[in-house]
Amino acid sequence: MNETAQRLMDMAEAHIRHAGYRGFSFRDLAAELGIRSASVHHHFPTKGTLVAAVVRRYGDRFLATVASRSSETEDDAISAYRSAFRTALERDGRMCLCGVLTAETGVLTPEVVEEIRSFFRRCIDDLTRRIGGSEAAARAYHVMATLEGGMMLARAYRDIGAFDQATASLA
Amino acid sequence: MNETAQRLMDMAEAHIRHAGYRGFSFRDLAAELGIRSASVHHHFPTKGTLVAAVVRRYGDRFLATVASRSSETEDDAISAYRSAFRTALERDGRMCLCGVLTAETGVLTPEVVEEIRSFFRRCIDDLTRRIGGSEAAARAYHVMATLEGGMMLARAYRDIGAFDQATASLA
DNA sequence: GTCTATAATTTGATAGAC
DNA sequence: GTCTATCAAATTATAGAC
Repeated sequence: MNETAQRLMDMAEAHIRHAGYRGFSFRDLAAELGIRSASVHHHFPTKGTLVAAVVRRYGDRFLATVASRSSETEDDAISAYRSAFRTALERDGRMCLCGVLTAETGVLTPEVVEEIRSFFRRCIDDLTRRIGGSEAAARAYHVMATLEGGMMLARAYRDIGAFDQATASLA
Repeated sequence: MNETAQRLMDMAEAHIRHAGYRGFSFRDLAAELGIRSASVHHHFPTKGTLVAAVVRRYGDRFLATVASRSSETEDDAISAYRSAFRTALERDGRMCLCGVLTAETGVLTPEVVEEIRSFFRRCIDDLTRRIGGSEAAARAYHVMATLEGGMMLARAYRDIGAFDQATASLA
């Protein structure tokens, strides 16, 4: 995976989080990079291949971030998830990449759909393990749902205060 | 607003909840109804006009449903919201129309964006009023976020059990 | 209210030269 | 790895006849 491919993935991720899967074309990416759309196809044969790779990388990075920012205790884990999502929201009003893509499930390729499911499963499994106890799974689902919905509300209101209010009771 | 316009709105809503704002074209709607796309433009001049009307009607119907299914008490209101969303999820795996559209904010017309914001505001204001007390607003944001995120998880997992787990602690 | 016809643009993807 | 050139299809929208 060379630098051009990395840049293409960066741009694709930004576009998706702004306007969804169909919020950009290969020509858009090519123009931003100063090349032609046929060259983009050299790095990623299809749009589905590109987006699946973007989702996988997003999940790897996200889980590494929350792991580095928290110990193994429950409150730390929830706070780490909350602040990781809040940072992107604060910086450019973006919600979770996978939250955005889930809305377009009906037109995504099977490989992209599977990568999205994998992201949520990895997060909820990680949270469940860290929370522990008999209600751990239900709490993990609750935390993840509230964070995703909180980002959605903040975006609709154009106000990060909506995220803060929605998630204040979590940790 | 005649019957053809109503049907066009029904079809548009179903398409959006399946694949987003760009998940259908005027030609798709026309073909389903056995007419031509130019005739769809007679009822709704632009796609933005159509979708704004669909969102407005969705909000009116949703608020009427939760009002009819609950008294003025707090637990009743939260349960009514929860079961109203759960019904559509159970029937055809669809999440909230406005939750879907929020993901595509970047390509929506201003009138559609404003209708979406209006939907969330109406819901949260209604919940806040019914919950009452000093923490009412924060609780209303929390409930709405958890329900929206719960629908998102259920869709990603293709399992309504995810919604149930995420929202079990609400009411 | 519906039609035919069409404009103007964009899209994902491919073939093959350099 | 990047290019030119191109394809086949789809999109939103409009003009004007019936």
